[in-house]
Amino acid sequence: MARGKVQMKRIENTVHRQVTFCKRRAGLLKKAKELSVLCDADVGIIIFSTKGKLYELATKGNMQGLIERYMKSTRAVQIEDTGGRLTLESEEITSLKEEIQLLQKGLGYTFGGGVETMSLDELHALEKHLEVCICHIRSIKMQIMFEEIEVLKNKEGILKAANEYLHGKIQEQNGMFDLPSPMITGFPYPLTIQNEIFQF
Amino acid sequence: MARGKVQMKRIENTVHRQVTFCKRRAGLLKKAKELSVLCDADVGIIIFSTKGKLYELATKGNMQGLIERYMKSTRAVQIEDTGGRLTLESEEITSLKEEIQLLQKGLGYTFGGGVETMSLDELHALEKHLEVCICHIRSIKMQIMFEEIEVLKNKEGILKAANEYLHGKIQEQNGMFDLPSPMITGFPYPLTIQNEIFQF
DNA sequence: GACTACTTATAAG
DNA sequence: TATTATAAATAGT
Repeated sequence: MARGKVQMKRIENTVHRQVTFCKRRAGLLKKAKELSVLCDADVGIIIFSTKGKLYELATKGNMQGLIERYMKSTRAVQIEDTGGRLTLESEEITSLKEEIQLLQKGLGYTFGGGVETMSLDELHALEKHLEVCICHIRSIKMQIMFEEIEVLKNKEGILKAANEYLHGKIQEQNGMFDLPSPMITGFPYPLTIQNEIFQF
Repeated sequence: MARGKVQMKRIENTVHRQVTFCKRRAGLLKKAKELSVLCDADVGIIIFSTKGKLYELATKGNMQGLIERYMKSTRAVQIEDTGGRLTLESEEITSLKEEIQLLQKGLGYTFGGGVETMSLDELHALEKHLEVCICHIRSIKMQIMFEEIEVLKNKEGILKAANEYLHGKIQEQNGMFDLPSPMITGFPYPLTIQNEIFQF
């Protein structure tokens, strides 16, 4: 910020980097204190240097309290996001990953250029694109689930038929005690159906 | 810092304080990012506004990870009560949410060219709202379909059991032709199971 | 650390 | 919001 614009990338010279780290760290902490005082905000900063040394600031109370408050706040937001219904976290992860995939696809595929330079029209197009992506993924998922339902319905039908057949056979055989009838040997149908059933 | 030196005390005018909070908050986060990039540091910032609204930044990875690192570094008591897996998952969730925030920010940023009647905030809020709606609807649909699958799976199990029972009975009765055995009358089980089946 | 010459942040309009 | 005059931060010394 002085005597030459600085490139926003890692400073390779170690000494230079360390000096800048000291200066800017001090500046950052000062700014944080000012923000806290001027605007009555609770600010916490945690800094780990390249070597892993810790620097911290908590403008009100201690860092532990701030972190606890943060945890509570974050959890509250999570619960709010799911509309009050507690969802399994793994479900939430899947959902979030999908969302990211969609956004990244939309950002990467449709517009190679930076998002910063996008016009309203371009953003509009991107929005449409995202919608299409959502629909696509959703339809694929739906299709998979419909297929599973179909398979299960088929299974149900086959089992019901087998059940009916077997039931009939029992009644038939039961009747043989009263009215002797031609000998029935082998039970091809049930076995056939059984095979069908167990192939699933 | 401009047009008059600022007194380092709480700004009493609410509007003025809020404006300053927004500006300085943005400035602080920018500075933090710069520090992180230039000096290869890991920086985390947590800000609670007067009203308790949370603003956060974690320059590398996620806040959860940074907090855990902080805990370790300060040799504070590790929070174990959430269990290993759950902790991992909530870490992942936080990370993913941050990613989404970034992507959404990318989408939202260049909307500044005061177009139409809606402001950026309004559009952003609308976007969030629509997303929440979509998620909500999707989860409800999924839940219904999962339930249907469960019901069908149950049906399958019951039918299979009935089938097996009937098959056993047939073989039993079939055996009676070779080895006369006590009379079997009534077939309570199949009927009972049938009733169960048809209640669906 | 202290010293500038610059850039950056931002208070006020 | 966008602008602008000015205070602050800071890169190089």
